[in-house]
Amino acid sequence: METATPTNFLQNIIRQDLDSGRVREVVTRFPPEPNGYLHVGHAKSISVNFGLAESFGGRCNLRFDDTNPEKESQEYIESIIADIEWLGYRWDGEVRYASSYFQQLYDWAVHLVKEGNAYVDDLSADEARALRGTLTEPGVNSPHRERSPAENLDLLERMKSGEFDEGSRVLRAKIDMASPNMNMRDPILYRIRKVPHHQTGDDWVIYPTYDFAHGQEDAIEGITHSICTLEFEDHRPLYDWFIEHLPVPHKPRQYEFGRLNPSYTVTSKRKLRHLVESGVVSGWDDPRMPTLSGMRRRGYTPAAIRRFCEMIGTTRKDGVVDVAMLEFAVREDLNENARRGMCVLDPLRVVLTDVPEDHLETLSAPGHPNRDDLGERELPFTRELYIDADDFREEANKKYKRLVLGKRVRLRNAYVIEADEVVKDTAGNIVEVRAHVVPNTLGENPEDGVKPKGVIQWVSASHGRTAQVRLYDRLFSHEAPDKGDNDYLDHLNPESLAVIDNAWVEPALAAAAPEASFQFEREGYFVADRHDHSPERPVFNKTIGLRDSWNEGAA
RNA sequence: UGGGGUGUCGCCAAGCGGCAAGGCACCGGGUUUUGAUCCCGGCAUUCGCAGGUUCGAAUCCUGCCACCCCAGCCA
Repeated sequence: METATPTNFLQNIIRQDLDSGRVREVVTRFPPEPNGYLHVGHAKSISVNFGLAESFGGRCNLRFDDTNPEKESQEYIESIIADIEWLGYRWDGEVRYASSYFQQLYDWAVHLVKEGNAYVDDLSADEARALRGTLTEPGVNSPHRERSPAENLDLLERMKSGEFDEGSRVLRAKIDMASPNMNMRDPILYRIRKVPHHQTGDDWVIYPTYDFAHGQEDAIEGITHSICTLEFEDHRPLYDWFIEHLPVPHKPRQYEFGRLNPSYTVTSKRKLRHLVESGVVSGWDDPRMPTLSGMRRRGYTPAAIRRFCEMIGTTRKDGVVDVAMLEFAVREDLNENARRGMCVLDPLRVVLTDVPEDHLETLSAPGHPNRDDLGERELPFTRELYIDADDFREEANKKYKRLVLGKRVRLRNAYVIEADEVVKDTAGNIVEVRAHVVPNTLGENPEDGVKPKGVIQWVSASHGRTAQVRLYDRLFSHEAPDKGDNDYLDHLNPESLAVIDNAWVEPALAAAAPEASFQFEREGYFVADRHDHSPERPVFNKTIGLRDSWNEGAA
């Protein structure tokens, strides 16, 4: 029997709306402001909005909420579009812009003015703040609150025509300065900003605020369920007030869900920007960043991110989600779909003394242990090989299942070998292991019955390729780097990046396409860097390690 | 000290008056040419706390407590 997929509160609401006939179809929207790069938190919102539309056979729009030209740019628009496409979602129709509704929004502002529901205020920002009251004290009416509709209309038109300076006047809704909800204390609808807009150029010098724009944008587009995060909950009465007082073509409703806060990271735009600008990371797409472009470069897959968003559910509760869940989703997808390969991160030379100098044997290994469709790869087997320095010890207890002097180990996809001798430099460091091949052990156990205890990866010293491997770890060493009194910069993990320039990989890996993911057996999942990798100079980023139940301390 | 929210296992999360799903993490055991995967088993007598209603409550009522959001001409 199938495990019943639990429904979340939004699905329940939509189901009811559909059943009751309140709406005929579901129309949602993902409305980013183009003022930064998308991060894992946006992935949740994208998943919720696109996912809901998809599961109910509806539509989801992509709309840039570009009402504040000062912070926005075309660069962000492009990165956001690329990220959403990468995640695999497809929006309905063309990309939309709040800015293309500016005239309609202005007409509606005029409507409010004519109805006596909005007025032009001459107060400065400081003066307005002083009269707004506090959380516990009511505000005081502006002295300009009772201007006539005619006077307000005249003033509004002059604001629009550019007659007034920035900050000298605003248009406000006439609601209630004593409301316990701060958003209802005569909120600002328009402010003067004499800066060019990335979409409308110099057409406008007044711009609508989020509150005056968002609900009406939803109304214009026929959005049925306008889904946002919890901090907008207090704005809903205002959202509804505009819909009530304006001749809008449609009445959308707003619903809120709890933001996603993964552990061991920060998602505030300001903090992410600081990490980039201060050089803590290499850019917005640094593999340690929680941005979609960062996760992409890290090797996280769209499927894994989508799966993660489904796993954590959608509720009205704010909480911290253990990144281990994201990492699980990544491993789950990669384990299933990534080809296998062998990579030696810390090379230790092994000379097989019974193999001739010019011996070259081409072994074959499966691309994936249980997926024939992923093909095979060729492994050159030669007299000199590299194994990982961690996989050899002169002596060890029985828990150590790798190569030990005088003992045997299986070379993955190849023969069993037995270590005979250790070569050290003058400082006493092990520089080479001399061993011999146990006969007839390709795909077979040793005929003498002495089975190797473990299996290790290896690469031909003469036919393998060197590669740069970047080992990434969590950027922060604290579960909640910016919670409470924490200064997130105090919790940066100093070991979040280690670069290995002389790793050895099997030849097939050098030919990998950029962004191809692999499991380097016994090491973890790695991705060919989308920018720096080339067959001539292989570069791999560590996506995530394998789950590891080996307790090193015990050995 | 105003208003709006949220409190179910370490984390996420079902549950909507009939006697606590599931996932992550963790801990055992089995299989294994990856100490991976896979498989099997364990993991809340209890649902923020205290009362009350009821044959019966995590689910209803009352009162507390904790945490989050709101005083941008940001979104």
